[in-house]
Amino acid sequence: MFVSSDATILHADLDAFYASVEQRDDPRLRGRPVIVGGGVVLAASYEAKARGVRSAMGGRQARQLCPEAIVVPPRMAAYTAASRAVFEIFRRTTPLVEGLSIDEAFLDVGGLRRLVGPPADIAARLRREIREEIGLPITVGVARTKFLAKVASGVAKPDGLLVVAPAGELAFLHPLPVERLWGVGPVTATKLRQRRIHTVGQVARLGEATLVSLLGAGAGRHLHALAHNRDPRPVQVGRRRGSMGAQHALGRTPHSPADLDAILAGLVDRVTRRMRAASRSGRTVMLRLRFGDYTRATRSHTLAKATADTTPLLGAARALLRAALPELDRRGVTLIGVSVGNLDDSPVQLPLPFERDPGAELDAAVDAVRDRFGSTALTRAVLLGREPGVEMPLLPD
DNA sequence: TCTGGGGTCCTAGGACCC
DNA sequence: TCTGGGGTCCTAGGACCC
Repeated sequence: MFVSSDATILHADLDAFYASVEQRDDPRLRGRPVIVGGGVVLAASYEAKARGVRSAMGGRQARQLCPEAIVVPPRMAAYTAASRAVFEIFRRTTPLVEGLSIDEAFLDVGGLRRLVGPPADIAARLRREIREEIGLPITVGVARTKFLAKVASGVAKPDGLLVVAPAGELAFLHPLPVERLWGVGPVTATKLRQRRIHTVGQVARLGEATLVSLLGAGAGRHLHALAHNRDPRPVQVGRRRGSMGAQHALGRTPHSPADLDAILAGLVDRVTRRMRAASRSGRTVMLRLRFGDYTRATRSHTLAKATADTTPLLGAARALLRAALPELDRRGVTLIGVSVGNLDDSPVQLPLPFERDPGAELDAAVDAVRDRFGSTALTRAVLLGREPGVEMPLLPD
């Protein structure tokens, strides 16, 4: 695979994305600490981050750290629209765009030097256009490899631009803490720290064999390569996801098997709806569980044939759930999730499920959830997830 | 730190096939 | 008859990312 000898890969990463959209759309929020999400922090503005608020933090703790923060509910539709607009500017800049998530992407601008200019100029213009046209701050890292471009944007945040010239790669990389390496999370960082390894440079000097014995073959070789800035992966256009899922946290209150079944049905319906909208079908149903002690487990089943039809996928999910019920009974369940993997790309033609009358099963499902949650509106929210404006799903018999 | 909702990739054992 | 080597698929778990 061709790898440019020049720094031509951009990693573009929107800053505090959800919170920035909220500040853009409501002038009263600008310059103030903003937290998106209630029970748990989905995103925090930089004013809130300065006070120690982090995403995935519990809402109560966040409010203790920053009592004057303004907490706003998430508006996923607004974030999706903003993301689409930003990605249009990405693709206007270069056709070689690889999206990583709703708010970040790699761009390869290696072929544009003669036509448009050097990568640093392209990155600066990209930032300016997104600021002017979409109204959002974005940080861009520029380097010779994907990995280093991502590290560069992480270092340059927020609202920054950082170009790592090929001659200065290791001088930039080696003083950084190991946590900056892509793939080093809490577990790996702890293992390294126990060996008094704190910087990327120390990892680089360790030798591959030592890293492999410490972290296993895959992670060891991966880390060794990254510490020497070896990353041959090209920017890939049109990558499609390999699985689609939905999950629902339950809290600590006990749930009857009927409750769980109703929630499961809602989750499967949501996932298959999205699969049909994306023309994807899948073969492997995975049931994801979290227990009372917050340990996790998965159970999966693979069908003979890929489908996006609710009936067979829900049937498989139900069988997995039934088999797990005794364990859930013993340990308690705090989260239930379903995902469908082994997705293939074949277009899906299915009769619309909306034409059917609501069956007795749906009524039973609604009743079970309503008993638990009280209001019909909340029941709909539970069964539908959080997608607003979606009609009540009609579940198969 | 008492914890959402979406994903990716890797490892490893067992079944099964040639 | 007591035993090779290699490959793929399925299942489950774990670490990590945003």
